[in-house]
Amino acid sequence: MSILNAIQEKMESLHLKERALAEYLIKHPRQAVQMTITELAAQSGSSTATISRFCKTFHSQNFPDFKQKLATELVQQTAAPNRYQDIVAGNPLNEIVSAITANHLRSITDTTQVLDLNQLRLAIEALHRATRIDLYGSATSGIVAQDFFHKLIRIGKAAAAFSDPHLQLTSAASLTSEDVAVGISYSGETPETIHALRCAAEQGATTLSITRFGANTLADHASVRLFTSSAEVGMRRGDMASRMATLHVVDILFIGLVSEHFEQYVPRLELSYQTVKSYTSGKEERKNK
Amino acid sequence: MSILNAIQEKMESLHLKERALAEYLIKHPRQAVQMTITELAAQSGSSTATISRFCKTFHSQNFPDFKQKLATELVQQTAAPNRYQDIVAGNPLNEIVSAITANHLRSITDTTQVLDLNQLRLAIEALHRATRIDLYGSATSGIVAQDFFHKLIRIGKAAAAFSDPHLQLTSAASLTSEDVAVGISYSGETPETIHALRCAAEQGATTLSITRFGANTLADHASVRLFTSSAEVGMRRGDMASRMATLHVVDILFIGLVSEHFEQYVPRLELSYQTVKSYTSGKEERKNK
DNA sequence: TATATCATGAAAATTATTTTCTTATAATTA
DNA sequence: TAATTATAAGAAAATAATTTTCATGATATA
Repeated sequence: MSILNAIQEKMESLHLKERALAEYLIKHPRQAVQMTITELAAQSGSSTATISRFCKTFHSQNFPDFKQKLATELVQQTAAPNRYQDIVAGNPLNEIVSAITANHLRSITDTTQVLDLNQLRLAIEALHRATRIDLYGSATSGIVAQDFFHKLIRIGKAAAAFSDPHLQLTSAASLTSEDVAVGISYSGETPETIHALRCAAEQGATTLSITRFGANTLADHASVRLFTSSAEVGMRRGDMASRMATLHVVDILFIGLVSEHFEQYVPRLELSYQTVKSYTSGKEERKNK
Repeated sequence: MSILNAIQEKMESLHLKERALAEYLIKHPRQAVQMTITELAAQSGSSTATISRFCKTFHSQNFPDFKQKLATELVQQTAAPNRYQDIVAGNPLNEIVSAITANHLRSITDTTQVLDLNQLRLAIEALHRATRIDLYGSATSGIVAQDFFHKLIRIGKAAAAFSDPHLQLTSAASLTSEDVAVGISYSGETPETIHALRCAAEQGATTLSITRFGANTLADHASVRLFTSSAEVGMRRGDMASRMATLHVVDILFIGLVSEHFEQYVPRLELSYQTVKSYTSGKEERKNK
């Protein structure tokens, strides 16, 4: 457990000056790690002796050691905080920025942890062998489907992304056992996507689901299942973190596919890149402002 | 730049004992940050005086300060590796996964660092006041524009996203000084997006660019400029990290907007969420598999 | 009320760090 | 080559930081 948490927990049992010190540490940890013991004594209203003793009760050799442990903790915290944060009113902008950053980082690392390499391998192999690839998703998941679609056509795959429920079904109905259908839905409960994937399965297509971790209907209907982290609680006001997580999975799928069949796909990727570049090369003159 | 890198670079110009110290630091940084200056002097074969002087040439106040900076750096390094990794052939799947994860984490943290809060504030205010919001972007940036569009309509903004060059211009031509045009392009050199944004500017609309960091044409034409980290080198085979970075900026813009005008936007957000839920509630029976 | 316990800070002791001063070595010039 | 200068680098002094000891006073307990 972290030092700051440990301090917070012990707060009740602390004596007068120790508590003053503890409160200062919790309020201004970043300043504290920059101070000498004398400065901290003055700022927190305690004494150097108290501080020195205090440090030893928190598993530190001495004050400098304590400072270093605390500093390390603070860095790690900014790098990967341990809770998703909800949007609240009128926070200062810099706090909003770090909250969103934290959420995104978290959702990516969590998703990586939840990833099943065997399912991933199956998914990659299925995509590689597929004659046609259908991608189904609504709203935000539709965006992800679009993104995947953009990627797949760059390597010459016959892919298509559908957000329209009727088109989804229309396309699904025409799939064969040679084909793959990918259903994307964070909740795993989007009816249209479920219908489409089920229809694809009935035609014999290989079905792949990308949903949040945990039991859900879409995953139930898929033969290969990929999951994202599911910790986005109370974050529905934008479902950004879930989209990041889903894109993360899509990226891994795509790069896995390209990497496993490097000779085949990379030249196409390069070609698509060069072609777009050459056709849109009417490069603007940059004016000096 | 990091301390260890700086030391590595200066290595050539260092004197005998300084070099011995530098080499020790590079070889055993983790041990070094745990030592006192006397211990380090003994271990590295230099003296306390040399170390003290050495620290000051590397932008540290004193030895403890140096130690703390170095320690922080080491933690950050393990938390977020410092280079973007390219896709290569036939890597084991788990390595691909961690490489992509590292790239995404990196691009998000880097983008956060590069973010200018003042420009952000201006952007948010402009979006808030806008009667109409136009979003322009091609290919991957078009996806991001779509995503932003989805977000904005949830809070009742008259927004529209355009990937089609003709439509972009058509819409841009009808903007007024009450409106905002957002040009999204990682390179900042997509001709169609530049044209559209310039056209919008000519109509008196407020123009906002979201591009990679550094001089680029699109940013030149914008009155408010937001940047993403630009370190994606040799990563064109998918431009995933850049898309993550751009989405990150869009998310921050959106949440910033909602948060600054909480009472106005949050009810709409809730309403859109509830409405979608109620209309698509024909929830499937989950079959037990 | 008397006694014991213990938090606390002042000050002493210890330890850590910086600075000064000196020396020896290397570089430069005559 | 010798003389001169510059400077790297450590010893030791000076300073700063930290810990420990010890005295005090407050609080709890008998």
